Amino acid sequence: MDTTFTAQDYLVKYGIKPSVQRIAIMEYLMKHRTHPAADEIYEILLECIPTLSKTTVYNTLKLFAEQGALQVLGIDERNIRYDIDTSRHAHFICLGCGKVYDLAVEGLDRLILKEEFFMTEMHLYYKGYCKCCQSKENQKTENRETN
Amino acid sequence: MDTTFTAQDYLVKYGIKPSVQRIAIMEYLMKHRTHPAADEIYEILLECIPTLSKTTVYNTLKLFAEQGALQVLGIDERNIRYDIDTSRHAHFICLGCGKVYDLAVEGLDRLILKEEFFMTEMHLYYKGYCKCCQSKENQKTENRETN
DNA sequence: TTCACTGCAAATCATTTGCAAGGCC
DNA sequence: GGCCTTGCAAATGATTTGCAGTGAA
Repeated sequence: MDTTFTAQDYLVKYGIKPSVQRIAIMEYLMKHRTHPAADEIYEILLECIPTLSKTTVYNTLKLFAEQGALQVLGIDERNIRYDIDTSRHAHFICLGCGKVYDLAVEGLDRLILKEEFFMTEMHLYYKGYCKCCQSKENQKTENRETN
Repeated sequence: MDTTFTAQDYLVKYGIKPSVQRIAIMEYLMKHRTHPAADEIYEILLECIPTLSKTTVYNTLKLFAEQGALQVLGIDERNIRYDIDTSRHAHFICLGCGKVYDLAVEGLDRLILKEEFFMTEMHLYYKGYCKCCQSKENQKTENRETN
C-alpha cells in the first residue's frame, strides 16, 4: 500500500526536517515494528553511522513524539518504547523476553473518557508471557519437578 | 466495613511479618488512596520515624507488591506508583498536577486475554487533565490571548 | 545464636542537559 | 552570518545493591 512512502516522506508529513540521522531512525522504526527502545536503535544504527550519538537518538525520538509521528509507550518500566503505529490499539509485553506485541482489541473506542476528565491519551497494556516463553517456563517447571 | 481492619491485620493476611516501618507504610497506603510514590511516603513518614531510610521504603514496597498486597502502577513515567486496591480498575493521571485517580470502567473484564498469550496483568491508563488543571490551562490560554 | 530487618553509602542505568563544534541555507 | 543539528561529557534522579549493625525469637 505504501511502497513508495519513504521515511523521508514520513518526516516531512509531520513537519520534521530530514537529516541522515533522522531518516535512519525513522527507517528503523518503519522496518522494525518491534517497539524498540532508544538503546536498541542506537546499537544497530551505529553499524551504519559510526559517529551517531545516543543523545541524538534520544533527542530525535523525543522530537518525533512531540510532532506526533510516533507514540510513546510506558508499558516497559525499564525503557521507553516507541510505536510508529499511532492508531488506537493495545499492547502486550512479555515478561520473559521483553518483546512488545501489538494487539487489536475490540471495543477500545467505547472506553474513551468524555466527562470529568479531559483525556489526551489512553493506553491498554497487558503483561504476561508469550507462547514462546510459556513453553520455556513449562520446561523449567518440568525440570524442577523431575529433580 | 473494615473499621477494625488494621494495617497489621493486612500485613499478616498477606504473609508479611509486621514491623514498625512496615506498619507505618501500610497505614499510609491505607489512609491515602492517592497512589503515592516511594519518595512521598518516605518524606511524610520521616516526621514520625526520623531514622527511616529510603531504602527501607523501596524494599518494603517491593515486598508488599511481591506478596500481592498492592499493585504496581506504571502510569507515571517518572515514579513507580502503588495502589492498595488490587481489584480490576482503570487509572487516570493528570499531566498538570500529577495526581492519579481511580476509575471504574465498565466492561473491563471483557478485555481479558484468553488466547495466544498467558496474561498476568492488565492495565488501562488514561492521561490528560483533571477538572482543576483544565481550568488553570484555560486561564493561561485566556491570558495569552489577551496579551 | 541465628536470621531477618534496617539503613547508610555507593552503584546502576536510562534519560536529560550544557555546551561547543560543524553544517546548511 | 545565523540558526539548527549533532555529539561529547557531565548531570540528574529514581531505584537497586553491598554490606555492616541491630534487634527480635
